[in-house]
Amino acid sequence: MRKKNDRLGLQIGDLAQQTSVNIETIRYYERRHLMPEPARTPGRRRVYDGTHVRRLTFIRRSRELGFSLADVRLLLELADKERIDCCAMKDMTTRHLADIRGKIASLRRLERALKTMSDACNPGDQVSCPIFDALSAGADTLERIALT
Amino acid sequence: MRKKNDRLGLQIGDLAQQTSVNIETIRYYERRHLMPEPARTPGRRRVYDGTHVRRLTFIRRSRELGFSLADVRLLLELADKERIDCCAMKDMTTRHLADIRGKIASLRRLERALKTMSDACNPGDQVSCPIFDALSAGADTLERIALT
DNA sequence: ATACAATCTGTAGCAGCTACAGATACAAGT
DNA sequence: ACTTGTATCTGTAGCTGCTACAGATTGTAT
Repeated sequence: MRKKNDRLGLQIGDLAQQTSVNIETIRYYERRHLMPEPARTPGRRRVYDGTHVRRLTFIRRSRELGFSLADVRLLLELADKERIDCCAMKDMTTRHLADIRGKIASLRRLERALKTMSDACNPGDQVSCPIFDALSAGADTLERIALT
Repeated sequence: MRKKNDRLGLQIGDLAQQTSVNIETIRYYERRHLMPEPARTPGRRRVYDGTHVRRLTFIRRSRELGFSLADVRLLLELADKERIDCCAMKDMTTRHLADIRGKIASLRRLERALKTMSDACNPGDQVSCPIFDALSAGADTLERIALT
């Protein structure tokens, strides 16, 4: 009988620990075909090795950098080629970068609108609530506020 | 018989148009109790009036400013008081503002990491792909990249 | 033998919509 | 009266990216 310390591969819990990815998430990635179906023990438990650790690490990093799972799938394909397709990877990265910058820009617009609204509100000396007014107002009003 | 132009209220399509909110979304808000159940025609069609237009506009503005539906629900409650609770509204706004700023900060970290990765990649003169390396690397490496 | 941990599958939930399908309702034209 | 065409109705399923169960096994230690 085999003991835990002379086993041949990693169980899902070990993989989870080594990569800091949730067990449920690992199984989820398998269902979504981001991770391959691993070997199994006779008792149908998943058995992983170093290739899985590397692949899952790659996935986690990509996710941390904000890539969607669809993008991660593409990146994995590019990385899996015999000659890694560096150009395409760079392309995806710059595209994603542009996307992030767009999000930053729109969050900054939000930030300004919220700050303006908040600053306009000095509870106590007002009869009406400027925040309420802003939220009730038509688009033009809000834009006026946002552009102040 | 009543013609379309002498009707007493708005149908859901009219409300959608006036507020630029999708019909399906209006019904969704009703299910989530953000919008009240409206009156109905004998044929069970929803009938709206000015109060609905104002409420839905308020919801839309709030959503555009990034408030969650849960927050919108709270804001609506505050706005519905006989004396609008301006302090609480300001409180929620500043809280939300802090949230947005947090998001901006974390997107900026992403931005820098992506830019660094992208800049490191000059396809052609490289043997390995720096983007691949970064995505494969452990957390420390990525942080080193991000902090460059 | 028994307790306990780890894993298994399958399903449902979260936000915030959006998109159907199939059934009615209603206004207008002939 | 009949047909056409649009608007609306309900109910359900899909999207992203997980996360959280329940209830059944498996594996290990005592």
